[in-house]
Order: sequence, then structure tokens, then C-alpha cells
Amino acid sequence: MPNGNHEKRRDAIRQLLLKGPAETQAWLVATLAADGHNATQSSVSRDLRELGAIKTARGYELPADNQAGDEQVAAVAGLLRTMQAAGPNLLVVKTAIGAAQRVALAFDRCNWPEVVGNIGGDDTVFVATESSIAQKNLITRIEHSARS
Amino acid sequence: MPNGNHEKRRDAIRQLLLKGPAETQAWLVATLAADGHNATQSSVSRDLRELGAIKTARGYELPADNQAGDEQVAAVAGLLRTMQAAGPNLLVVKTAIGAAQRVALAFDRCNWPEVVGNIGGDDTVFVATESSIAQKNLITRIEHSARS
DNA sequence: TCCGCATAAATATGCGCATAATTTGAACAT
DNA sequence: ATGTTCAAATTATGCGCATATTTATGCGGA
Repeated sequence: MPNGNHEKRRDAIRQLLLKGPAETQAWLVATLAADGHNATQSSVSRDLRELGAIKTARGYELPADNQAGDEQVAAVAGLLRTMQAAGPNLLVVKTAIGAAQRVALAFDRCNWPEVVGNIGGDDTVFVATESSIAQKNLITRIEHSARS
Repeated sequence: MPNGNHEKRRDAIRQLLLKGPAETQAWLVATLAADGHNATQSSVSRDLRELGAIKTARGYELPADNQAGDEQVAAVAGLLRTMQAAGPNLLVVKTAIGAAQRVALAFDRCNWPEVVGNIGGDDTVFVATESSIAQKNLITRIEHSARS
């Protein structure tokens, strides 16, 4: 394919984010270029999603890796089916039949700041978040944790 | 963006697959072109994934979908009590004592596009919808289905 | 016949481009 | 303060291209 710098570039981004938040994607593009990595804003956008980076007031940051949280979610990753926002502060997570309670418990244990609370039915979990932004960040977080 | 044919093209693919399996992606590309839809193999590949199409010995097929539909709701119509919107995207349905789970299951099976997900408690079902409009449509739909 | 192994066919994917969608910000009104 | 509206800035995404990856198809030797 066009370029196999994929992994290296992502590592570079990770390093940068560890030093401090990144204002904008454009800044990342420029800084990466200075380090010899070529990439467009498109790629950076996709990389950030892949890395599970979250946009905060300061800019893009890597979520403090809550080892415990990731493990909890990873443990039930196989039970997850789909996720969809319902309005600005409700996230609906569909799971394998009968697994919703277990998934809800896992989310609880993560102690994620975005989550106000959640309820599990049979194959559906309702997760209440405090705001629209929290909701979006939560989606990113779950996707990332489930893959790790 | 380059092209907004996205949805239409997918519909076209869906239609084709309903008529019969598609040998290869290349065949789909050609057939779509004949129907006036332009797309490369790349796009078709992604569309097929999006549609959930599966590759069988015959080629690509759509997984069989069970359209139970209104029957499900009609079956539990007698258990419904009241319905009320709670905010723009949550519908609260009260049911006969202990019937909520059954009602929630019926809603699930309907596969209504407005419904993001729902959870049944004891005599209450929370139904999450993606928007205020979806919610209103859903109310209409339930009322109609329950009467039929 | 049944394996490897080479090769071709088919499918999937990284990428940048163009552009859509969303968010931010400023100015003004309520 | 809070809401409203528009425009600019920022971010996200559909798409085709080029190419990587995976899967099917010989073909020769055991």
C-alpha cells in the first residue's frame, strides 16, 4: 500500500501526547512532519480514533490508562454487539442475549468519569452520561477498550 | 464529498442480493454500473460489510431477515397500559404487572428503525429512540399496531 | 489421490483528496 | 447571563487508487 509508516507514525503520536496535549490535528500534522513523518489531517484524525485519544479542553489526550477498566471491558468485549446514541446523554449498548447485566456490571467497575449510571436488561444496556461530549468520549473509550 | 450516492447504491445492492446471490464483487460492480450506479470494487467491498452480507458457496447473500413486525405487538396489546414521552428520546411504556419484559421483547423483535433499544423492568419499559421525531413516530406506530 | 508450492483471482485496506458535518466563536438580541 | 445566528475553523468521512492480504486454482512429484 501507499505507505507502511502506519505503526511508526502512531507511535510518534503516542509519544507526543504523552508529553502533553495536542492543541489541534493541524498542530500534530506539522509536528509530525518536523519529525520526518508525513501524514495528512485525514490520517491523523483516523489515528487519533484508533489510539482512543479523547478531546478535552486542553486538546487531544490519551485517556489515563485505567488498567482495571480496560480489563473489565476487554473481558466482556465478546459479548458486545452494537452501540448507538439515543439523544445527547443516553448510550444504548446491545449485547449478546442475556449478557446485559454482566456488561453493565463491567461498565460500573470501570468507574469512568463520563458515566453517571447504567442499567442492564436482557440484551440491552442503557448508559447515562452527563453530557453529549461525555457520551462521545465514552463511545471512543469503549471501542478502544474492547479492542485492546 | 465525492459522491452522495452512498445510500442509493446500497439499496441497489440490497435489491440485487434479494433477487439472488452475487457471484463476485466484480459482478456487482458491473451490474451496478448497468443500473447507473458508479462504484469501484473497493466501495462494493465496504458496502457488503456494511450490509452484513456474507459470502456463501453461491456468492454474497443477505442473511435472512424475519419480518415478524406488527404481529409481535398485537400479541401483547392487551398488556399495554399507558405510554408517555420522557424527554425527547425516551418513551416510557407502562404495562400490566410483571409483563414489561415480555413487552420489551416484542418491541425488540419488531426491529423498528426508530428504536435504538429498550429495557423492561416489572411493569415499565424504557424505549430509547434516536430523536424526538422518531419518538413521535414510534408512539403512532405502537398505537396502530396495538389496534390491529 | 493428495500434498506443497507457485501463481492468479478475488477481496480488503491505508492513504490523500475533496468535501460533508460538526464545533467554535463573535456579534447581537432576549 | 442566555439564547440565536452566521461564518470560520476544525474534524470526520466517502471515495478511488494503489497495493497488501487472503483465497482459489493449477501443476508436478510422492
